[in-house]
Amino acid sequence: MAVDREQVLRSAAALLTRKATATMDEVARAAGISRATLHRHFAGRDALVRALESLGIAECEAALEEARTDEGPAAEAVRRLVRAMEPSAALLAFLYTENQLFEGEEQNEGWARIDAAFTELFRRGQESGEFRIDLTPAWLTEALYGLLASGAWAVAEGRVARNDFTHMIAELLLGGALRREEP
Amino acid sequence: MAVDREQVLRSAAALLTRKATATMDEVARAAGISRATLHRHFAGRDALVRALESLGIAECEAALEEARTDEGPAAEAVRRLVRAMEPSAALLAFLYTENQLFEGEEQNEGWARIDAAFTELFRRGQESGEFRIDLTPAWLTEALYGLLASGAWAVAEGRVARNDFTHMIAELLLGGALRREEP
DNA sequence: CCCACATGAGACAGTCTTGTCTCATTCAGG
DNA sequence: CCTGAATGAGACAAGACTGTCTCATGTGGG
Repeated sequence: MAVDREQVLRSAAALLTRKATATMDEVARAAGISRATLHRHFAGRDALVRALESLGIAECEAALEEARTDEGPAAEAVRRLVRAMEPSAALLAFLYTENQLFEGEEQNEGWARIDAAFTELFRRGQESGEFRIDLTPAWLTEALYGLLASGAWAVAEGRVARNDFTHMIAELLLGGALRREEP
Repeated sequence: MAVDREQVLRSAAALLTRKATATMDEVARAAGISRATLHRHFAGRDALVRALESLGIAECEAALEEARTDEGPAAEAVRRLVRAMEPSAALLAFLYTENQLFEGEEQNEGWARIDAAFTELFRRGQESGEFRIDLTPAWLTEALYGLLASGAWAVAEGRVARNDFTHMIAELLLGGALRREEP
């Protein structure tokens, strides 16, 4: 009887990732509930997107926690981080493009904390000598978001195998396309 | 008097990149013309997007031509390609996300040719031993689109300097974040 | 100078989406 | 079994956007 708010958000995220302009009615159907019930739980489309944003922020923070990005070699930390974020990639892909629409409005402060943590990880890698210094931490953070989104879409459309997701993203971000010289 | 169709498409691309849901009225105002005139030149929103898609395809093909991707080392070809695509990055960023909406509809065949050329470039790099083989050409192609879009947004929001655009994208795609051992 | 043509401004109906409301139904717990 | 709360279905008005139309303007070419 009682609607599972979490499950509604999950299916909404899955749908909106595929079709960002889906109507409230489509979101409701995707969640297997009526539009009226959807409105009872989320005051409107804005509230729904805000709730998805909160969910995304919470998952990112959980991933940061789980990956322990301040421990060990930065490269390994990045790999752990990508692996921890994989389940959230589709949601982040939606939020990443949705954020482009928030023209003037200030964005949720949660993102600032997450961006700071990402940036700090890349900065730490540069300081330790692991990472090159000609690519700014801000750009590496941006690229991580972009690659996660690209990866989520590529998987959704069958262009990349789901099992390769973590490897493709982490290794491209870390090592790039060029072949390494054998040591 | 006569409206410059090209200039209208340019300003539409610039606006839609920032705000993908802009109305026909906003697009018209951004181009400095009335909504009626915009409708006289593009039958509707669909036609406008199609025209933008054609423009994007034409620019990609021009960039491929200019970069001569079948000549010289693959890595250098990728650098030339990114440099040639830089002016189109914002438009591509819009089309990249817009394509996510074309659920069922078949996509323009032009993209297939462009994807094929990109993929062939990465495949050539793998064959020559320049590129690693654990990242598939399809994923590298996807990542190139994603990084171009991320770069365009990062520049638009001031998180990356416009002058660094080409370097940031090409070098991340090729070399990744890890520092190379000195030879 | 004059005319044809492109444009701007605005009106208009049609459609889609939203947000709210009502009412009947169903389900769980007492 | 009974009651209350949550849900589904549907109606409804309001608003936004679209696509089309008309009419006045003014501008460039003949």
